[in-house]
Amino acid sequence: MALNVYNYLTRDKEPFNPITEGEVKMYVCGPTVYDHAHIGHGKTYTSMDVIVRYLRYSGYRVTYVQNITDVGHILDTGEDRILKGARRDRIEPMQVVETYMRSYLDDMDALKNTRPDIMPRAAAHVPEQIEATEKLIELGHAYEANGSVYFDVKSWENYGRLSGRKIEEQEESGRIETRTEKRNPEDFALWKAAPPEHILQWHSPWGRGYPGWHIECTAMATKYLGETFDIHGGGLENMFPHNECEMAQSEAMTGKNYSNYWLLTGSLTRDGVKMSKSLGNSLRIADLLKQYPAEVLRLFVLSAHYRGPIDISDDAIVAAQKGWERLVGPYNQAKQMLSAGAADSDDSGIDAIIADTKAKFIAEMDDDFNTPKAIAHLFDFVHKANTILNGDVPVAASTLEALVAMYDELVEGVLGLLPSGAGQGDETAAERQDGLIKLLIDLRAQARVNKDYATSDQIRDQLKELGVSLEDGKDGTKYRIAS
RNA sequence: GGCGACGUGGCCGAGGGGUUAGGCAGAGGCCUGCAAAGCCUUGUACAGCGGUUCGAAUCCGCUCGUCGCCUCCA
Repeated sequence: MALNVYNYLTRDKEPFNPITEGEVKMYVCGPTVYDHAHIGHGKTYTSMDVIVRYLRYSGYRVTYVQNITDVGHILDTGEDRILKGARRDRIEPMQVVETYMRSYLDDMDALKNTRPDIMPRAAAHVPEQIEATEKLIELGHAYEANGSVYFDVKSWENYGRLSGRKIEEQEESGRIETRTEKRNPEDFALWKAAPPEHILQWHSPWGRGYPGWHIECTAMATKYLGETFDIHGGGLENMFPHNECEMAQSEAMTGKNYSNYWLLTGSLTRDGVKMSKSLGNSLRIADLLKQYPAEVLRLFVLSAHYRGPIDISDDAIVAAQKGWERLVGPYNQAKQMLSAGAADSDDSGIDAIIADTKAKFIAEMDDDFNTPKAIAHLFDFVHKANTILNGDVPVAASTLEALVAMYDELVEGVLGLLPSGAGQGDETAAERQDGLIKLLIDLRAQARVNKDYATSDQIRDQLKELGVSLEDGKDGTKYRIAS
C-alpha cells in the first residue's frame, strides 16, 4: 500500500506523489526565537520529525527545511516581540535571538527530533524578501504606501483557498483593524517602514524598514526548495493568517502552485486550555525533560494523531511513562538474554510475528501517519513477545536478534522511542555497569539459596534506590535501569 | 459576530453503517520466599433528541457542551 496523506489544501486524504520520484522537498514553519520552547512546540516538531523519519524509512530522499524567525514582528501593542525580549532580558536583540535559538535547538535535540537539513534565518534573508516584494509590486499584486508595502488581496482570487475564509466574511466580522494606508483592510504587510528607534531595520527601495511576517517563508522556501515543492508543514493555528498569506503571495509571485501538500498539526492544550504566556501555564520542554525521558514525551505526543489536538496532564504523561516501559520491555529483555547467551535455534515462530507487525505498522503509517494505530500494533507485538520470551521454551539468538532489529528499525528508527543514554556513548562504562549488577545478582541468588532473605532484599532494595530494578524469573534474575 | 474542529468505557486515546483498537488505572487467578515483571480471565463506551436504514456509536438534521482560529503564537 502506498502512502496517503491528509492534505489541508483539498481537505481530503490523497495518495502522496512527490514532484520528483523518490524525492521529497519539505518546508516547516519554525519558531520565533524570543523565549524558551514549550511542549506545544515539542508536539508540532516531534510530529513533523516522525513524518520526516517515516518518509526516509519509506525510501524517500527528503530535504527538510525549517526556518528560524529572528526578525521579530509587531505585537498588537505595537511592540516587537524580539525587542520586547531584549528589553526584558536587558540585552541586544540579536543576543535574544542567539540565546533562544540555541535553547530551541537544545530542546529539539533532547527530544530526539532530527535536525532539519537547512535552518534558514529570516534576518539573513532580507535581500531575498525585498526581491520577492519587488516582484509582487511589478506584477501588480502589491503596492507601496508611506514606506510600507502591502499585498493586495483583491488582486489574487485564490486568497482564502487554504483556510476557507472569504474576504467578504472577514469584512462582515468587523474585527479587521482599519489602516488608512491599506487599500483593503485584509491587505497584509510585505514590508514595514521602521521608525528611527526601531532597532532591527534594513535598507530597502522603500526606505528603512523590516520585512512582514509572511514573506520570509515565501523567500526561504522557494530559495531552497524551488517555486513548487511537495510538503508544507506547521501548526494548524498558523493556517490563518500566516499560511494563507504565505501561499497567496508565493503563488501570485511565481504563477505556480506553492506546496502540493499541506500537513498541519493540531494544537496542544494543558488541562483543557491552550498554553499562553498570559495564563502562565506554559510547560517548558527543558523542565519536562527533568521529570521524564524524552521517549516518554514522544510516546505521549505520538499516542494521538498528529492532526488532532492533545491535552497534557500529569495523568496522561504518567500513563505514557508506564506504557513506554511496557513497550520497551521485550527489547531490554532480548538484549540481556543475548548477552547471557542464547540457544542455537527455536521454533517460536517469531519471524512471522515480526513480519506481521511490520506490515501492520507500515500500513498504518502509510495511512496519514497514524502513529496511535501503529503503536497499538507494537503493543500487540509486546504481548506476543512477552509470552515467548518468558515461556518455558528456550529462545534462539537469531530470534532475539530479529526482535532487536525490528525495534531498532521501527521503534527507534521511525518513532525515536528506544531508551537513549546509558550504554550508547560509553561502551566500556556500560559493560562495567552490567558486570557489577550481574555480580550483585549472583550474590543475591546465593543468599536466596541460603534463605537469607534479609540480605537478598537488601541488595534488591538498595539497587532499587539506585534506579536498578531486579525482576526474578524462571531463568534467573533480570534487571532494568530506570531512565 | 464569522470560520473550523470535536464530544468514545474511571482516565488517555484510535476506529467508523452489522464482526477485539491500544495504553493507564481496577478486579480475580497463575508464577514468586516476598515483591516486581510477565501470563490467563475480567469492561452493558460511543453528549442529547429526531431522521435515513433490515440494522447507527459510525450517515443526515437540530440541540447542548468543549476547544481552536479570526491580533503574535507550534
